[in-house]
Amino acid sequence: MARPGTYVCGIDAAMDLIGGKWKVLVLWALNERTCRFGELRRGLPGVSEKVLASHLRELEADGIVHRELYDESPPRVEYSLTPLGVSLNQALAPLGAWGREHLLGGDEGTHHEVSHPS
Amino acid sequence: MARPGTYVCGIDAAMDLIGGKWKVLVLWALNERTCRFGELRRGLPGVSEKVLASHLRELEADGIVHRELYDESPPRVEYSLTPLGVSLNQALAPLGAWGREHLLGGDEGTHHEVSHPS
DNA sequence: CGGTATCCGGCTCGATACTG
DNA sequence: CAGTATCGAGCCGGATACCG
Repeated sequence: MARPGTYVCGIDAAMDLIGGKWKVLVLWALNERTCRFGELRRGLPGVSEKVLASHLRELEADGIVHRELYDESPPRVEYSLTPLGVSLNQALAPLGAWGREHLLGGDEGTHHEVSHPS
Repeated sequence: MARPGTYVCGIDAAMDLIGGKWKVLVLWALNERTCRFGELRRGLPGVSEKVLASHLRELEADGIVHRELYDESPPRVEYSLTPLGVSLNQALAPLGAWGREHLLGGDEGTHHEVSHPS
């Protein structure tokens, strides 16, 4: 999470927000569409409920994701990116492209597109 | 470190390379100039020798930094970025800009410039 | 100077069980 | 369904001591 005043440059500040083991994957999933808790969980094989919940709470506290509670029965919660989250994803795009090109061999992940509203 | 085959997109692959607590700071320092071990250590307040050494070894194994050993007395080692490391730093630049803008308040870290060969 | 070896503490992460 | 509570394991990172 964000710890104002402890950073020496913007990069490590940003790294702190997305440093959780599953956070970039959450951002990645949410970039495509709004998701409910269970969808997110199923989309992230191996994550536990506790860790996913805590990551979501941190991302929410940092203003990256929006949590919409529908007080129905059965209860329903939907997670989506805030405008800040969208901009973060855009800032992450070059890093993702770099990773695909240099680490994944060039085209294994190309089905994913972050939104570029330029 | 890199673990081929375990990633779902380029971003988490890249995150794995730079996920160490001090790695982006090492990249940041090395982006400006070649450094010796001691310089790096002094430039990263709080890092221990062991952790810095292990980070450097991982970054070297991943092809991000180059280690040049001068077999003199006293022994001397110089670390620098490989071309891949330079390209990684460039891919990190937008994230750094995002962090400065949204997390540091806009201009606290502007004394640092990653190379933008545009 | 530039490391490596060893030990250890804390925090992150995960499994399970339980609640509204 | 969408969490919270509790417990425990493992890994990351730090201090110290030692070596070429």
